[in-house]
Amino acid sequence: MRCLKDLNPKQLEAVQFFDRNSMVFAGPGTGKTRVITSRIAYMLESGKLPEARRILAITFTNKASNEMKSRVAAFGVDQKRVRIGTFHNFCMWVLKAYGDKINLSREFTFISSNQQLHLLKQVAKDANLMMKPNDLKNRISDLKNSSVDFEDYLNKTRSGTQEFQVAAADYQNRLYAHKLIDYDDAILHTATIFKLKPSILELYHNAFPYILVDEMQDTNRMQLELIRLLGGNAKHVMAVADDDQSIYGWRGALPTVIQEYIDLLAADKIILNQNYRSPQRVLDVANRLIQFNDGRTEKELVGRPNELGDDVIGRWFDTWKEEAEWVADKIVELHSAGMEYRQMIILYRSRHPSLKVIDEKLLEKGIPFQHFGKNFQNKKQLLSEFIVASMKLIADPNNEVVLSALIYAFAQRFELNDDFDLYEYYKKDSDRLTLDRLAQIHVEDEIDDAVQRTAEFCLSAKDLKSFAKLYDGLYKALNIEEDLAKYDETTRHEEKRHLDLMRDRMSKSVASTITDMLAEIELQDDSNHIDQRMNKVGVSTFHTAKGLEYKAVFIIALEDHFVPGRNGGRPDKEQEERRGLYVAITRAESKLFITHANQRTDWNGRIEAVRPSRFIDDMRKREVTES
DNA sequence: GACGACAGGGTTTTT
DNA sequence: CCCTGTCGTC
Repeated sequence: MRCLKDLNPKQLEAVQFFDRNSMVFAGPGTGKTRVITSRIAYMLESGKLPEARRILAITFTNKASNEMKSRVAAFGVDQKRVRIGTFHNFCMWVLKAYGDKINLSREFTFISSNQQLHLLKQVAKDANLMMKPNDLKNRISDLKNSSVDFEDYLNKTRSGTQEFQVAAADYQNRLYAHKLIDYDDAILHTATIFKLKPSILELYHNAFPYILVDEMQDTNRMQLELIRLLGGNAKHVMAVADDDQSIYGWRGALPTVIQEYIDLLAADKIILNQNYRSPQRVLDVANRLIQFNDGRTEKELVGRPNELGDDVIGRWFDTWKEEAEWVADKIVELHSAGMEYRQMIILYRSRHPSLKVIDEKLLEKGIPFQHFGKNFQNKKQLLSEFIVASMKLIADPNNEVVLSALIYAFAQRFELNDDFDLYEYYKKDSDRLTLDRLAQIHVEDEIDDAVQRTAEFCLSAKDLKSFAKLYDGLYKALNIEEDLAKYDETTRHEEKRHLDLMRDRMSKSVASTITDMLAEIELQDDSNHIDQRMNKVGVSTFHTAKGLEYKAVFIIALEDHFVPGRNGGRPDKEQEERRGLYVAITRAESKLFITHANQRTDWNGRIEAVRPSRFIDDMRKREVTES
């Protein structure tokens, strides 16, 4: 069969395993996406999938979901017979269909993180809770992520103070009253429906007899419960995971979830350790490092035969400046030898002031580079947020939470003092603030003007049929162009790209209502998408580089309190830190460079003596050439 | 309650 | 450095 061609024995086993639920342990570069797509193709070609049934493939990130979609398409698979999506995308779909069973409005949309913070601020204030909005948000999210359904979550909130319980309940009530859900609710509500209404779950069992889960190590307890429910008794769930690449423990994705999956679903283990990405010398370093972790599933990575590769180079410097200088020189050297800038990446554990020197040296040597992740401005997405919030108001003009979030966004945009309550200011002595009222305010300044014009547009836009026209209208009414002009070049470019992408998605959406379209759009945020067309050296954290691969990888600042990070000294955290470094190492397709310095500047710019990372000893063997 | 002086502490990020 | 939070003073 065509779809089984070129698979190694272990991959073949994974593709054709149907006796029980399974957990495929896929080390880095072992072709896990290949296995998933081949399995999908195999189920269709072999007729294993009954007519009129579909395969459900769930990923955690949009990036992984898009990747899987295009790989499956490249295989020539009939797209109609497989549903590929993120956890949230799948749950949204279920909730749009059956949310009414738990009294969730069909009209729900997702609360944005700005809106959420704003709401939590109010909620905390009303409950007399002395907690920062962000802490409250994380606390609620942690509790949800470790819960198996909504009742379980409510029970867990009882561990908090009286004030916390009040705030948490109030938060949930206000979301409910304003047809909003947060990201965690999407999963929790779905699991709750499946538990309360077994007949609905049954429909999904029928529709999707086979289930695939990607990157299970990034999954938390709440998501595991959803998978367990969807799997039912069919024993046809296959999850793919790498416990050694589990680096998101702080948001509930602990390696223990993998073991829980195996226990709960009585899953068989299949191990993929044939690596197709890195030379053996790189793999040796990775293997040696990771074996110091406890409780892992052993999967010593084996490279392609006869591809020992170059020595892994370890270089230790006196100062952070020499380190950066050396890295930059090496990049120049590789580039003159024909390696493209885009094939190289510099990796570090966390942002730290002393890493500025990397930028300086790269600039000095005329090397184009690109930072990955959100290290630019936090203003990002503020502009698109206006558009989304305004559209929600067009669809639901009486939604006060959305309205207050929009006003709050205006306050942010015009950099008003945090103490000044713009919402109260507009509300004045009336009971509640409405769009009508805002449309009639007496215009005294720039802010009034912007708010008034937006309100006016929202009220008049009901008849606009096309999403793109709505977008264009808001773009004008909100004066987006003017705001863009205020930004510096990089931010403007980023914002514009984000806005254009949003417009594009809106115009392509086949949703029948604004709210449905928005729910879709809000799940497709790829503002941190890396533009590979730009031929630039990457500069990234270990985390952001996960899943990517580069010809040359530079791992810098390998010092204690850096790798492992400041809190990583604790034994439990140390293992996750080690996995982070393992992820970094296994990005290398050809050359790997590891560096540290003896001196680095601290937050005050003062020179500080630093110690080499304890992990260097773990990796050290003849493969690391020292000097 | 408003303001300035001081101390303390700063990860990783998706949906 | 830069953003918090706290404490003292007016």
